[in-house]
Amino acid sequence: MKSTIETLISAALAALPPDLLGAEARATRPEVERTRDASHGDYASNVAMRHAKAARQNPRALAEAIVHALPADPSIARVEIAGPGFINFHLTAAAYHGELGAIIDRGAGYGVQPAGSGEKVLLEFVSANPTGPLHVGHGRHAAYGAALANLLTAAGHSVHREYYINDAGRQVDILAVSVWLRYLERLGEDVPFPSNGYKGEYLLPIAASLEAEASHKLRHSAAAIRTGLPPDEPEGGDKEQYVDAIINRSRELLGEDGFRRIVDHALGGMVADIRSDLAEMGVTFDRWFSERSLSTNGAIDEALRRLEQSGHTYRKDGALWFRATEFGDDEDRVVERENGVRTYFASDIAYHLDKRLRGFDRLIDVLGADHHGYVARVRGGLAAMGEPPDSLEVPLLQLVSLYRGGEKVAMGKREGNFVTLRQLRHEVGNDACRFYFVMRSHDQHLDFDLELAKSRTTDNPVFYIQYAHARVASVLRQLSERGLEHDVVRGRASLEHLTEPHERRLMVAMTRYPEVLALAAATRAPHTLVNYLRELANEVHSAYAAGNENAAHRVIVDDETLRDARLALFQAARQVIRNGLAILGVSAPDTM
RNA sequence: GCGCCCGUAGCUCAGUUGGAUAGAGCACCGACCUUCUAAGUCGGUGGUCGCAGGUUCGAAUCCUGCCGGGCGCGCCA
Repeated sequence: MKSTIETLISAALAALPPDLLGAEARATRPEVERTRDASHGDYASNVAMRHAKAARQNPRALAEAIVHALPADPSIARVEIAGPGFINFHLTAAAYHGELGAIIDRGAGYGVQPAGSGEKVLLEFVSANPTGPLHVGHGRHAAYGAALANLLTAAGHSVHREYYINDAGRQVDILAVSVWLRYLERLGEDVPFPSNGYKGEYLLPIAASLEAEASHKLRHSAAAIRTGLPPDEPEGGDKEQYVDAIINRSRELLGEDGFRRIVDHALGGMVADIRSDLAEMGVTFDRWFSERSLSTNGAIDEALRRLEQSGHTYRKDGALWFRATEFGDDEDRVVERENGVRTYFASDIAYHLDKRLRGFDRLIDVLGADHHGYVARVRGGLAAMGEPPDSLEVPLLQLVSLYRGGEKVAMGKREGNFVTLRQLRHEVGNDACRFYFVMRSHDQHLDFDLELAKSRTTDNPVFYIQYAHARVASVLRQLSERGLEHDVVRGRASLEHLTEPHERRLMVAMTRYPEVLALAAATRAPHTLVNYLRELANEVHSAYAAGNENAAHRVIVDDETLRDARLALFQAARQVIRNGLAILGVSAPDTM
């Protein structure tokens, strides 16, 4: 509907004499938006005000000329000039009826742009370290990323979802040692657990499966492990030195192959846990990308080669530095240490180069707000390697706080009472989880109230929207219980019977859906869709409740044509709610 | 100190990339059940859009400077 207006205005602009309007003004796409106030019609455009200055015209006079040049169209009832020079379009009822028909025809595809009409997008999200279970904060990333992927797909982009597994570096060695020590514990070997190890119970089943798989083959005596180790922190030593010493000892005793076997087992266990956690939440990925693979397949070599060739590196103190300051970073960054080991940053730029080389136009990394410092750096890396830095886009998600009925839930790994994503999902359910995590703008700190998320009242927006869907389903059940049927063809042919103001408002609300979808995708803002669905649900409830005030306004009335028309209206509304909830990853139940 | 984000009703937040008289939900006051699910609907009270300048036909929105809050500034990952 919006594009119809845009086309009409463009045609009008093209028809104006050149001395009245320059070529530039003709070429720009006219801005058209829904009106806030119904008295201003359905759509409004500010083109006249936009171009008044360049055209040396009074905005209202220019608007006059534009309106005069507008081609006739059956969807336009009348056009008015208002205020400082707005052009207001009042649509005909037929225009809405046509759109309502489109909703019924296209069903789940309503509002969706043709696949492949947009960009090739690589969307990376969650990418939590595989050293512990996902917690509540990761839940926001999962819900946001999954909803954004759906939004972008609906907007016609081709979206590839990726999880970057940090399976390289010291943390992985610590993970492996932690699992090994739990394994040895099971076999009765008494080795004190490093204070810097991963102490969580989630490693116990992984240690158990290691025992089941390897039996005693990876066993070494406690004495052999402990002999000659420096003191751990509780004994007055340094916990970092201690854990490094025990990693080295493990390598000596197990050999590189044995140690690698434990690393792989531990990582495999953790990644499997994370993957199933996300899958239960309805969040899946097209690829789980291994950081380690970047060093084994030469991707890092290639990235560093590009940096050096383009002259953006130098040697200092034996290390290889990237001139990040040339690309707006605060300081230069080391990419290869004196000992030849590449830094995490080197993997990062290699990973992003790899994404580009795989042919993606747009790289979107969903990151926590605490990673913002990293954005300029990676962009700089891309630029230095000859890739467009703007191809990388990074929505930064703010923190999540949990509340239980107004009381803030203390969270912190130190207190040992941090809430896992699994616990949260089991307590409030997947629907509330998915919904609440995307309810607020991503750059807004999120307060997640557990009690509210569980409540089955109108304060709870997820129930409010689902209830609107269920109510329509209930009407359809009533219909068949009364032995009646919905004649779809007659309904579609009788839409002109929908003359009540609340029916009109409902049609207006549901036909906004494609515009909201496009906006939400373009601004990477699923919460826009959430707010819209709440408004649409309100119109559904309102139209439904009109039947309580006055039985003549019910859907199921004796007049068959009117009944079928109203059934078409409510069916369409239900379809749009269902489509919107699907994007968010929330179910649309028929009964509640 | 530098960088990023935020500041809108008593509370939690929207605000269609600069539009017309700034909106929801909660809370508070009131109206509507012989009901297609009242798990709902409708109305009312409530604002110096942090402050001060600037840009222009027009600013909550863009720019500058302050004030307040959050986060980040490793040859860790």
